[in-house]
Amino acid sequence: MKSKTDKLDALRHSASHIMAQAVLKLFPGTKFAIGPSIENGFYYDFEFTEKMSEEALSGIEHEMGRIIREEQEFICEEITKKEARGIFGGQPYKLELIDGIEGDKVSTYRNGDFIDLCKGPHVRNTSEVKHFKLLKLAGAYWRGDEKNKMLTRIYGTVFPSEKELEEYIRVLELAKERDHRKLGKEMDLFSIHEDIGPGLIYWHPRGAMIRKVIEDFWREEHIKNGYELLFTPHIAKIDLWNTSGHTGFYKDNMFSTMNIDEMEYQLKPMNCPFHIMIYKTGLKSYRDLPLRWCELGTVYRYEKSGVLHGLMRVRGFTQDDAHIFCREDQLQEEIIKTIEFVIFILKTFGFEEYEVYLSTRPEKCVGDLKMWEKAEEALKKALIKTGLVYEVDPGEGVFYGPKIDIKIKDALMRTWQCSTIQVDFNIPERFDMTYVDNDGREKRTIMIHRALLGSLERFFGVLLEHHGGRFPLWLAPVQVDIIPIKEEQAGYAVSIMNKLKENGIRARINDKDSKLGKKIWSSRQMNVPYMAIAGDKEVKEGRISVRKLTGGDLGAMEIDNFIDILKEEIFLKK
RNA sequence: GCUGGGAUAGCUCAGUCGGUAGAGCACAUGCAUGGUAAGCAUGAGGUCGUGGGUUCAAUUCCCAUUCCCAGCUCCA
Repeated sequence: MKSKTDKLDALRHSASHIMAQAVLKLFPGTKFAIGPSIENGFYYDFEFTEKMSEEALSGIEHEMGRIIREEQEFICEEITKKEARGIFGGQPYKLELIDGIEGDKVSTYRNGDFIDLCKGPHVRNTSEVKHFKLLKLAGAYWRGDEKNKMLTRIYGTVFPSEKELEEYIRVLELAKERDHRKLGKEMDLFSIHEDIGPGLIYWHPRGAMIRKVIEDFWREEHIKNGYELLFTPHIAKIDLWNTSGHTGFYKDNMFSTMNIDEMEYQLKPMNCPFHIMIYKTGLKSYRDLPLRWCELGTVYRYEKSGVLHGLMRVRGFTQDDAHIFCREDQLQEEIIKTIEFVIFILKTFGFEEYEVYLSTRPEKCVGDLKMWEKAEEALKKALIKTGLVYEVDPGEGVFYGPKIDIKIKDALMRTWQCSTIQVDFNIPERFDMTYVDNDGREKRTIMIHRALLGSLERFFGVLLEHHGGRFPLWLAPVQVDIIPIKEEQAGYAVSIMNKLKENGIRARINDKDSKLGKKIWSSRQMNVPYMAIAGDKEVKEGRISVRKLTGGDLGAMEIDNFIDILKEEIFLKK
């Protein structure tokens, strides 16, 4: 397994060299920076002397083809830094890289007339790079730092076989097809009004229905799992945010304050301080803990204009937030329970695969080191106990504590950050949160912040793309479209609809179009899971003809029989 | 925020090398009364993102601005 990915990496890395070689040939004077292999391909960053456009890509591809046909060998050479500086004299980015390398030798790879500073490995010969394609052009900062110069990045991909390349391009097209912004419009689920406020979501009736089903399920399961529900305001005086530390460490992400009665108020970017206020309304005994308080809390965060993206990255969103207040001896168990709860919820929504990350203390943070270590240790232990495979993401924690992030893998194997579990020793300190222990002394409360779905907006977007708009029956906003063939069956259609509604099924009559074929087509366009078709024959027999979006014609059946099928499928949440 | 591209009817898009614009779908009306993936006809719809400039004349050219898209950086 490992060697296979290494081989693919070498192939992609080699392709990036060939691309750089082609670019330098076609555009002399271009400075080249770095060109690694990445998850689905490779890129190379350049500083061009003139403006580049995507039209240039096919020319570069052509030149690459020529290099490949020349069957140039990749040759590794160890040279001294001094020699390297000579070779890359006109290449400032390479010189900077050489300076950053330890020791006084560097390795280079040469093929044909092209040489690059590179630790390899590569394939043996350019002819091995057969099935490649350049994909797009984009800006990228030198060394990924926004203070640095912006370079031009060319993305490409290469696979060992034509079949795999085609498959990858097919997945890219599929992803475009099921883009949640496209489906959201087509299925009339939500909208964003750029002129009225970018990054703010309007849920239409069908989208709102899905959200309602998600929320109902979420609340029910939380209550079952020992949580209690909260509702808190959307604004608070700035003092609260000074205490929590947000004005210091989260300022860039907050909307500006508003002045009310000479006082500064702040729109909330997080829910935690509000939950803490509730905690502090009374003395808590060690017997009260753990307290598990959850809220579908809407928060507003300022996001830079360029990062907004449909439902995935917005400025106003509802977190499925909860805070668990507990004693130190309860911490481990609570984290484990939370992890298990996350997995259960995600599985129910059809997500079976995850990537788990443990993010540790960032540079900008509050609290002392010991507390951070304690918190990181607690998360790590819990992960080990649950047996989940995880990776450490150093420095990626939140300013008040480390976290476990669970990223969902969707149907197209893309990952999405949704769930997060954060241990926090710091904010309880800042708010002086305590409980009275069994020895009568006050002890510091520990807090876990967690969101399972992350934000309802993002989760909905992921869910939409994961299912490609074909929601499982329990989530579908309209579960059954009733299609009368002629106007004479209108009354019968209404009676069927009422019967379904009485049984808690979301049914609608589709009689807008004139032809049966068109009605079926339009129901399919909206991804309605079931159609119940009624014509003369069905009315006479007191039945309906059932058609399934994913299963074709199921034939005629009694309405009660149909209801049983629907109820079973809804119950199973499949 | 940065780099590049873009903004034309409700949606998807075409177009005018400067003389105020068009298609398909959707919508409305009429015809058709249809049996399992798009019936036919007619009609209504746009100060061509916003503000300024050049010009006899700007949707088109120039500048600014807002927003969108692909990335970068950042993130639920």
